Amino acid sequence: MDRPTIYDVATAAGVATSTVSRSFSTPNRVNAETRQHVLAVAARLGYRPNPHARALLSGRHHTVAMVVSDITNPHYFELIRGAEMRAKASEYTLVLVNAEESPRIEYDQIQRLVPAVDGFVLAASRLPDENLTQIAAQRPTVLMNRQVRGLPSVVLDHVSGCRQIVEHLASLGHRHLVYLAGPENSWMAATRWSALRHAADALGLRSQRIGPFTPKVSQGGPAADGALHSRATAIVAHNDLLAIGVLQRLRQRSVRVPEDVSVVGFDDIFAAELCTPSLTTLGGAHAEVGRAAVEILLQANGPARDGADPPQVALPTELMLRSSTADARETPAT
Amino acid sequence: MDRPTIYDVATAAGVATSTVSRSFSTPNRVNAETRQHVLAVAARLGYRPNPHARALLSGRHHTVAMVVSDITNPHYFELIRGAEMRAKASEYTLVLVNAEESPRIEYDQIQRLVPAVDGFVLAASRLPDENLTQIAAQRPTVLMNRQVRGLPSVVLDHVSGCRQIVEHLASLGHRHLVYLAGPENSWMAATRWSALRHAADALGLRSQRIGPFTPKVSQGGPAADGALHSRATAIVAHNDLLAIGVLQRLRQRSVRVPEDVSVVGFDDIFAAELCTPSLTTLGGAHAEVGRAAVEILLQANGPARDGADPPQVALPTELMLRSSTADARETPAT
DNA sequence: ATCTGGACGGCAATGGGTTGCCAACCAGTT
DNA sequence: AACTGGTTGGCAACCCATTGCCGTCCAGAT
Repeated sequence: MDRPTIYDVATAAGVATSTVSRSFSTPNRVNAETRQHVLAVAARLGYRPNPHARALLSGRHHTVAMVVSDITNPHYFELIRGAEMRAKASEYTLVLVNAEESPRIEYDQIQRLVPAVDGFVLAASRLPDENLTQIAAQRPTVLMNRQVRGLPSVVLDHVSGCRQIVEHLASLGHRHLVYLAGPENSWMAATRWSALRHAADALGLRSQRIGPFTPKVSQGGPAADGALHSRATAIVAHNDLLAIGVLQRLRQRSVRVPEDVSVVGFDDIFAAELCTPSLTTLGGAHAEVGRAAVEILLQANGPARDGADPPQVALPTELMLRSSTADARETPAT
Repeated sequence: MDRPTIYDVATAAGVATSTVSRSFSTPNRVNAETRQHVLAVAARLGYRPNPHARALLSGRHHTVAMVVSDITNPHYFELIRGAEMRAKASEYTLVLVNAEESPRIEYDQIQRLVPAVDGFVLAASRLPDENLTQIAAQRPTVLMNRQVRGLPSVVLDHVSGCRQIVEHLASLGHRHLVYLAGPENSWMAATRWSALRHAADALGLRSQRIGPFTPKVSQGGPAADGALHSRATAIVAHNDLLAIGVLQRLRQRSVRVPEDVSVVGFDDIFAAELCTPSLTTLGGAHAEVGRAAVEILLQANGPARDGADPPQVALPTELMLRSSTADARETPAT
């Protein structure tokens, strides 16, 4: 007993296949009574449309692909979660792809999926702007935590967030901060540094950047050593993983946090409030970023919004004050 | 300029579409020279096969669906990671579905995907055995952290793992443990309790179970209170999230860990070694579970392994000794 | 010179829906 | 009674790759 097709339903209901098809996809092209009858028969037979057959001609797949630059990072889980839930709510299927921090893998995977999905949400893409624009020309594309002129995007507002961080540090008497930069081709890393620097300038703090570092716990060692060498009193790490690695290294070197130096992270991952000392970090509704990105994508598949600029959403951030930041020491640790 | 089809390639190469198709899928049905030529032309045109058209007739989709009972739990992300990587290695696409702990959602989503995927990997499925068997009859299915007679599965060996836990506790002088149970329909919860009880019996420890609890941090409050009420000296929580919640509640109630009670978790999530005190927990190569499950699934699509019993893999666990377990107190805390 | 069989390429049906176009029908106008 | 326009259902082409089957060709055997 094979899965029934539209033909089986049509025969059983005594109508043409087109009527069956329209009963599902174009309800108002068919008489209400006829439709009811068809749907009843379909339900009785246990009919379910074959998504491939549907996609082949119509081009609509009811599928979106989410590409993540590094699935290892727990921060992305929240994005994935938000995206998955939003997709499911509209009966869309979410395809998950890990780019392993490699632009080449990212690009190849996307090209492979182009004919199979309705659109892409790219989380912290490592691809250059031109590639993104080109991909967006093939399929609707929404960026997460990345902005490119002319493309829709959802980001957490890091400009405001970085200002919050610097104001917080300044209010504690810090005069010199060091930013432990993320990967070279990370838009986020560039944005954070630029925002930190401007905020620091505005408030008269000295700021410097070292790195880049791969944002993992394991990189915390060299990052912490570099930060101490800079003699800054406040360390702003590219993300929480790196910050946690820094905390571990500082403890190892008997540098006290927050007494000797303050440490700030980004992302507010689950572990940030559990580590010792608990980590001051810039949080935000990450799941909401995922949700919003898919939302925009689904709208892009709907009525054309010609001319209108693509939406560039910036969601608010909030600085989670915890125990890793405190008054600046007079003399920074060495 | 639309994406080129097999027809465009055929025309450009001066052959029939069937030759083009065979150049890709049945290399030895076509002359080597012809094939080279076709591939060259295809590459020049930037041809990529349309997966839907391919799936429609051949039935092979190069896609596997992974269904997760609760995407919120960081533990699953390791499974997802492993599964994603293994799928990508074989150029398979991974579809991710969250069942939100609801058997009904889980079942519906699976049925929706049946015609679109080559098989399922189900992580900690909450469905009853009959449903799983029925699904497996429709598409190859591999279970993760769940075992059902006659179905392939990959689990961490919790029988041995629970024995390790109990032996560890016994060696510290504990005589009474309490298990904070997970969800009612969780196979894992039943397995853990059964294994703990047997190991406890064998070593002459008293064991009891309370719950069920939803395994989240927020449930740690009631769980901890119940555990204290039991007057056991050792608490074994269904997973690390619950254990972390328990630690928080115990601190709030000024019960010292590990001096007054010992706490053990399961999963060894990232946060387990960062919380205070760091958590003794049963770890294992979770990503490997995901990897192995997809591996088995892909093999199932290959040569038929008739008669042979479906593989039931049990991967080793390891007890991560940290600071939340220590010698039992003479008199348990109240 | 004829036969045999393997290698190779092409024709056309196939899978399961979707949709443009046409025809039938009906009610309401004039 | 003839005409108009809107609603509804059916026919058949279409999407794109796969594959069963057949025909051609050529080398080697007899």
